[in-house]
Amino acid sequence: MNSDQVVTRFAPSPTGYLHIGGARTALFNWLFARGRGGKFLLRIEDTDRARSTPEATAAILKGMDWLGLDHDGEVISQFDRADRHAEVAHEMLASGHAYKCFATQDEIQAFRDAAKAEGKSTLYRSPWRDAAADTHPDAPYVVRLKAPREGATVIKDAVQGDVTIRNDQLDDMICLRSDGTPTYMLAVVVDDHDMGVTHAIRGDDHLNNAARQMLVYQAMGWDIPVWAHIPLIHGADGKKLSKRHGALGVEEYQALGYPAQAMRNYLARLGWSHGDDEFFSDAQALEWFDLKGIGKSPARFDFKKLDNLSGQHLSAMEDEAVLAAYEAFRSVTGEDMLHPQKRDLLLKAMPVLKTSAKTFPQLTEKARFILADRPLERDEKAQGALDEVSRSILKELTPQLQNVSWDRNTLETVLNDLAEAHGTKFGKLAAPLRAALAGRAATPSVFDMMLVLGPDETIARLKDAAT
RNA sequence: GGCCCGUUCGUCUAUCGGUUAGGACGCCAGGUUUUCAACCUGGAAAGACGAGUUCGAUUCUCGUACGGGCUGCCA
Repeated sequence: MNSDQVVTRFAPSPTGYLHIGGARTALFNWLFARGRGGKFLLRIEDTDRARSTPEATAAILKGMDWLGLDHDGEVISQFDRADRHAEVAHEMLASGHAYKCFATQDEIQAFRDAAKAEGKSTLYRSPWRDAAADTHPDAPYVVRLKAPREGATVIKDAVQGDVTIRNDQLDDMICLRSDGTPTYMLAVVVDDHDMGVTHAIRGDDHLNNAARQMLVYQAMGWDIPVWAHIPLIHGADGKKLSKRHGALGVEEYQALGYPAQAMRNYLARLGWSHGDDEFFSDAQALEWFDLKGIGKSPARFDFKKLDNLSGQHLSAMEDEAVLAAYEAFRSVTGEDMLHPQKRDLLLKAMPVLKTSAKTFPQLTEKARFILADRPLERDEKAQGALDEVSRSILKELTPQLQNVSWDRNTLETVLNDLAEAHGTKFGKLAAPLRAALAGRAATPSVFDMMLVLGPDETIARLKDAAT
């Protein structure tokens, strides 16, 4: 095994869906590891039994899967490793780096309330820190880390630079709860160490915690991984991302009809940059991604830009790939499976469809002339285009199309000639043709539709509209 | 309250002391056109504020303001 190998991890807590901010954190870790031939691990931080649910774990896995963020090895449950965490806590107890604290939660709460009321620091100083063992009562206790009170702790962060926190700001964090279960603060350190994590890219809500976690590394004599604390994503109003901003879970973006590679591109670009590159492939992201390019300030989520990127990716994707992703989208949103025949037509029309749609719902709209069956339901605008005059022209057109060779040039000639015969331009004919072929006023090019539909279906639809 | 972090066009960002402060999305105008979209051309649009260091600050330092985070026997 190569000791230089990069190992990253994504460590969400299973209390809900995969949050969009979490997805970006996962993406950064994935890009960093995969781009360097390293490993990307997944650990579920489920030590809070009251809030963790298997449904949430499943939702996170699903979200990761959709985003294409594959992890190495088994999914690790932090809760399953509780014994190991306790073992480390007891080691620190034995080595004098930790101590038993018998203060009850009520006592501590009372202290905090009083401190707050007086406007004083709410940092709790346990009276048990230096208590002799023979004074210990026979009562439940928590294991606290004995943090230094002098000097300062410097967090070396790959994004934030050196962050110095005075030790008198640190409390003696709890490692083991009074019921013997480990806290996140301890577990995260033990797990990262045991899993061989070399780089931990995580939200900057953990930046302050890093100082206390560092003490555990020091107490155990372990190497500290490279930390990179990335700023959180904010909503469009600059406030913390919350439910009122709409889409929060990645599965919502899937349901909104964004292809996964567009999501990866957009998310990567949110808070990270590689010069002026905006639109890029996964291969390029993998090659370019580094910690240096990560910005320090929080970014806001912008759907307009996502839309644009999404459109560019759709255009650049292979026809089959777009179709496959589109089918997955349809199944997620509960739409019918595509009939093989319609699938073929969609594939045939894909070069046109994919370049004019930004999202899958838009693609559905553009593909309406394929998806809808005769007799077509027409909206008001389409119906309006089929006035008396137009219908008579369509009636005149049908026989002319009967035996022509079905290619673009011929069709253009026929329609242009017809328009000329009526002393008008083709543009005038286009509206009723759209209405006849798609039942809508906004559609792909008339010729594109005719070519995809073929002569029989085209003529049948024209006849439907003419009567 | 204490501590920590952040602040360049509306948004995402580039800039490693010297630039007409660049790009992208969006927006506006024009063009193309067979509707919508797409596409092409052009345009408006930014260094939070105040000091200091320097020949010279968006860039370095300090302060202020604003925003965010932490301050849990949550993660």
